[in-house]
Amino acid sequence: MEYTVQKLGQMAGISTRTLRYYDEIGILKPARINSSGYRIYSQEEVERLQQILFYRELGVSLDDIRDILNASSFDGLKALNEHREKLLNKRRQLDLLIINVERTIAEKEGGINMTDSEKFAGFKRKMIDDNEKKYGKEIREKYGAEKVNQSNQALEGMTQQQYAEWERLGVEIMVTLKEAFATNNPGGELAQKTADLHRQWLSFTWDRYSKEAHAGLAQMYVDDERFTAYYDQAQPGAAEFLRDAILIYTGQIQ
Amino acid sequence: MEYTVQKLGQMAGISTRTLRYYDEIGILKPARINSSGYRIYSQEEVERLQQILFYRELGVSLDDIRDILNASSFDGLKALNEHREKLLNKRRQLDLLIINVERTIAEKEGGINMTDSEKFAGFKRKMIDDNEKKYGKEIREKYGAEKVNQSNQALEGMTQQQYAEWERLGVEIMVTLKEAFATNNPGGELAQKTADLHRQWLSFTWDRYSKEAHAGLAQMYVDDERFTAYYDQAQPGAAEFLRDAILIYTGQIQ
DNA sequence: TATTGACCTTGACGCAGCGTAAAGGTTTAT
DNA sequence: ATAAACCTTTACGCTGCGTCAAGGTCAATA
Repeated sequence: MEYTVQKLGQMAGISTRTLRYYDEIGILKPARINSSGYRIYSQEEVERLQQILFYRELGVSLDDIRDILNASSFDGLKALNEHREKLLNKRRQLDLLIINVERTIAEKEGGINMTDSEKFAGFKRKMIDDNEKKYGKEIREKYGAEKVNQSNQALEGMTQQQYAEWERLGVEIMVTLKEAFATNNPGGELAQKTADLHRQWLSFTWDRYSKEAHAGLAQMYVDDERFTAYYDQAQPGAAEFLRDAILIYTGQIQ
Repeated sequence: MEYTVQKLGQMAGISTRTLRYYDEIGILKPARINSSGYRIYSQEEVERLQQILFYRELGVSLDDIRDILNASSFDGLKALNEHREKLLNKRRQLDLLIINVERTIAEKEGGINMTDSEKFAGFKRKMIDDNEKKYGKEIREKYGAEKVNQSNQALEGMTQQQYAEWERLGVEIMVTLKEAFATNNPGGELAQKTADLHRQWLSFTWDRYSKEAHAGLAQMYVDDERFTAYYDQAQPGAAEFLRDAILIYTGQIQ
């Protein structure tokens, strides 16, 4: 079976311009040129094109694709698995972006609330009060009143931007936690990244970070069912998983 | 507090070139120009820059960012929603790709079965026979024996790769059709994408594409209940919807 | 005071990966 | 014969800057 530019383009879902460009940069040359100067592709080129498009989807540059395809001795399966990993990463990124955009939309739709600094301050205060009601007493008992006050003060002192960033981090933790949980390996890369995000998140309200306090908080996430419930939103068992990840992260266990 | 390009750039973690570019395209103009022609930024611009970088992180184009920041919050909302749509599209694409990669991996891992060309050939032949039994007579009457033979020959000539791709496209059409149907707008973006996928799918077996033949086939999908039943798998009424989308796509109706 | 060296300016070219004409030739169906 | 669908090359345009080039300005130092 032989194909002209358009046929091949239609099959592959790309423009003829793209095919001409690929010819031009030498990444996909037609099998032959017919007497009228038309580009004629055959089976071999179809398969090469499929490979090209496959890598292109992954965001690999055409230059790199050429290298990959020319370095003929590549183990197909291994390469495929690596690509799958990359794709999953990309999707994680995308999910984060979508969540952020949706949150921004929600904020805007919420009206002037979020951009009105007074109302914003009010919103923060409400959150602090809620926190106080929910966890205040026990946390004060466990961590001392000073630390809690510090946290609340930090919240109050945040600009809207900082607050948004803080909240965004919280969402990112949930998303990453969910993915990390699926790996079932609290010492793994994703889980450790989650723990690191969690540290970042804490740093917004903690005056000073210490591994011990971090580990202690993680344990509390498991001991206190309200915290457990919060993190188990990601997946049942996620709070425990997060604790383990943090214990490893802080070097409490190896 | 006032800042020159370099100071502001350092604060925000961007290059001075970027700041000059933002000035050039009018997305972030300095508060004033001093007597030597230096750009001087003040607090207001710092905040605007933070906003810009925030949206940029989300992957919004600078043009759209300008709209978001300049226009009333309503227009900004619209832009954000559009951006969200784009992201969702991207994710749909990604998901399809991941499925494909996983299928490819599974096939490769599944061993020789799927790559056994004889079995594959037998499978294709069976499909052609089935097609023949199901639709052969009437299609021959309507479209002429030649076209049908051509189609069958094309099928026979496909490599396993092509066939897999062809099948994949078929699945993608069903998925997209279902989504498009929900919009209830055959002229909409998703429906038109479905029609385009359908064109791609046809191109695998059609020697030559023409809008008229495409439109004719679409009409047949509605006229022939066996085809209708097939596409109505997606949703009852989907065949009709697909016909309308294709009629618009081919310019038969506007 | 003259000279560095770190700033600042505008202008212009380059990059990837094509889209989109423009201006023309070819093939096929009717 | 004509139209419609194809094909060709050439060439400019788009984003979001990076990267010279060719200068002017400012503060510190020799």
